[in-house]
Amino acid sequence: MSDKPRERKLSRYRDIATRLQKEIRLGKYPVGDLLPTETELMAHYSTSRQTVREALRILMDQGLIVRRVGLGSVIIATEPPVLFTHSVKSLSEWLRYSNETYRDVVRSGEIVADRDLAALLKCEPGKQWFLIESIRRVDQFAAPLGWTEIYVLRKFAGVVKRSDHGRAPVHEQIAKMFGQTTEYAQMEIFVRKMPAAFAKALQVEAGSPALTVVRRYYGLKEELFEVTVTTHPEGRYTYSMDMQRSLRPRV
Amino acid sequence: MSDKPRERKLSRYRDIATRLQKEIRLGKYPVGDLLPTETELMAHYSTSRQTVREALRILMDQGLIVRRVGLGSVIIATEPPVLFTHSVKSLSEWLRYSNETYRDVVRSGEIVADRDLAALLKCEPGKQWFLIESIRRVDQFAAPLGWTEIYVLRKFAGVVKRSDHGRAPVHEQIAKMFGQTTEYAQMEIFVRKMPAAFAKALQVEAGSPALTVVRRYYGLKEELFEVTVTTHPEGRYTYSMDMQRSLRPRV
DNA sequence: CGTTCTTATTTGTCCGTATAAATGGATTAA
DNA sequence: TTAATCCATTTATACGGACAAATAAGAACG
Repeated sequence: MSDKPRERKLSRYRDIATRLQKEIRLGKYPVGDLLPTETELMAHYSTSRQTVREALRILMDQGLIVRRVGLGSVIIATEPPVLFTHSVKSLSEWLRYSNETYRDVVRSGEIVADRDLAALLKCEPGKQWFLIESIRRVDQFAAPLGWTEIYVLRKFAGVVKRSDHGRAPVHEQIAKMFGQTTEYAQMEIFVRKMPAAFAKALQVEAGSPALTVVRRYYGLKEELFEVTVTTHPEGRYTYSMDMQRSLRPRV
Repeated sequence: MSDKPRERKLSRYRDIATRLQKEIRLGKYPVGDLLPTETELMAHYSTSRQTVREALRILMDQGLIVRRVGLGSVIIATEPPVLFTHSVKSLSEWLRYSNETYRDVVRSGEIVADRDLAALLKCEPGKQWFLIESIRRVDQFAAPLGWTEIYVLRKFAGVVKRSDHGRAPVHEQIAKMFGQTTEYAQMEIFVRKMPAAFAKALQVEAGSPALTVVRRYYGLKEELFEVTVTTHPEGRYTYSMDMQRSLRPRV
């Protein structure tokens, strides 16, 4: 019969949430103030506590209030904060290599961080690392994409023996083998002259423009457990990132 | 007296949520299957529906299930999808310049995108832009940080007349003057040889390593309305970004 | 004046119940 | 066979009540 006009009848708690949002936006409750208590809202809207709490949960999800036992609902913002978010499902997505690339291990072994290396890795000098050096390629004929130095804690040196070693990101391999999870990560991108040590392998001249990307992986208790340094010749790598405007980043 | 041993007694619904998470992770309920109904869980855990629903809300928030009326709780993942998020409150934070820097406008005027420029900006050739060229500095004595080309739609050319022109990001000025909001943004970073056109102004040699950052700002309907291209000599700029592991991105 | 204790307030957790709305499958009708 | 209808199931919404835990403010104490 009818074309389902979508009456869009709001549920009671959504309605209350909307009204409260409006009041907050219009300044009735400034930041730092308290919203009326659940009991007061129950009386004001002639509704049950359940309904009021559902409404307040919405405001909480939007980041407008925080609720604390014994205190009340504190206004922390008058507008849902607009964020630009860049989120990835894994850090390997973050590293925008396609799955077509792989690493050819050149050599590996232990190394002690001297002054310069410590500065690059942001670790204390004298720290002992296990270093894996490899060349990142699309295929064995094309010019390599870049030179990769992977520094991992010595206790994780076993990752080089994994069958998927050259394919999967090392921090994921460490997670699988040792249960070490990445809680925090940091990236730096800068330009420098191509170091002579990599120039020949990358088929460019030493001193030519090079893009260097440093990624630091931290576990629990902010323990730095892996650092990768990749160096790309001109024209072989572009870092790109998209950001979306969003009120609430979602999975 | 006691050192507050933090008994950490889990609330009933959190306990149930944890148990269900474990069962899901161990494969008792594969992706696509249904979790037991609320009624079944009430019976199984000898608890109320309220408590069961609170537990299921947690799983929902973690992205493990979706719940649908008349159907049930569908498993959509066996592990909480781990996200790494990088969120900023504004795009000017994204551009990691300190507030101490400013732009010195060198010249501005209209320009039509030729083939090369269109490729760089990712717009159609022949598109008309208003170009503002400037030098980014910390102070007038130190070597400049970089060269900035700002391409805006011709209708936004008026931004150069703003009093805060050299200080605030242009896309923010456009937002204030014209109400154009940024819904989506994109960034690319690559290395190239320093173009001769900027070399002298930046006090480096043409052909020396240069870091180029292209930022594209899109409004509603995916309309590209501003592109900035900044070119930095070696050692004067490092792009850095932090990412947090988070189940649910928060403000 | 400062400290400890008490108390009222407020949200967190949990229980019971009822009705509405959406879904999928079975049933019926064309 | 196909389309429409009915129905049991399931979650969404909403009501009622109770006690626990955290907080702030006042009271009592030194």
